[in-house]
Amino acid sequence: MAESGGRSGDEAMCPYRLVLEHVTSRWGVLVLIRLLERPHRFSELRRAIGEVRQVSEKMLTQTLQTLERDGFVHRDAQPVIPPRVDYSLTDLGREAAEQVRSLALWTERRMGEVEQARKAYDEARA
Amino acid sequence: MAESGGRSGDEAMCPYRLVLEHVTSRWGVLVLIRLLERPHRFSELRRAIGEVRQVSEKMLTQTLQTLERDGFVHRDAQPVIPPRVDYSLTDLGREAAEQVRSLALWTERRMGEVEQARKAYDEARA
DNA sequence: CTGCATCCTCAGGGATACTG
DNA sequence: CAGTATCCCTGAGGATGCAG
Repeated sequence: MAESGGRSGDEAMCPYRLVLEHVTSRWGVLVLIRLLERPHRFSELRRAIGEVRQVSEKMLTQTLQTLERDGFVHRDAQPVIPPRVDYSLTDLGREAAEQVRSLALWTERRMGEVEQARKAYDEARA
Repeated sequence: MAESGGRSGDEAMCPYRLVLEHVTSRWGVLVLIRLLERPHRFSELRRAIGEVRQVSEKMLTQTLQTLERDGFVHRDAQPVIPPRVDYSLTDLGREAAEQVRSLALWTERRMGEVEQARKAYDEARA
């Protein structure tokens, strides 16, 4: 969201818009798409996302917590040493993730048209 | 997008993710949904969005410019005084907007489950 | 390994004033 | 009315260090 998982300054708007911002946030999108594929451990998820765009440990934690709190992500912490935590999608999360992924795929498919539009736009002012 | 229409610091990632962030950005979402309904003039759009969450003139301009450059929004500036500018969706923009709206509506429908999940989450640590 | 806490930077974005 | 230009501040988010 304009924000990722932050919970600040969120009081002055309709509640569902907040959830939407969590889901469509920079890191939220990537997390949901990755988890749609299969469950991931924390650092596994971090590496997987890193292929696209590096995410800090802090932001990943924050994003996962927000998505967990909203009921999209299930967190399974095993009490072993060293710690092992697996993240997966809930049914609700899967529904959200599928829509997000479909939007992402659509965008990818349409990149040609977007780049063409940009070229036209940029040339029209030179 | 964590960002709205800004074009800064955008170089270090795959291009389609940028477009996705434009579309799912705080103001991008609201603009697209409003324009899906019908074309709007600038300040008309600003008022319409203001019902949900106040947007500054600057951010609305920036968002519209980004969406226009990406080929989602069509800008029709009439050379009259006082100026009159109408914004509408292109075919590409309509496709994007429909997906965004459907995600927004889904979120709205699921708010009950989200709030329930939050309650459970919050209670589990008190 | 998985987190939480702290500090710090920088850019997203609001407020204001000015132009055509 | 529809922008453009400036200034300024908050907070998203990275870096680092520590704990379980």
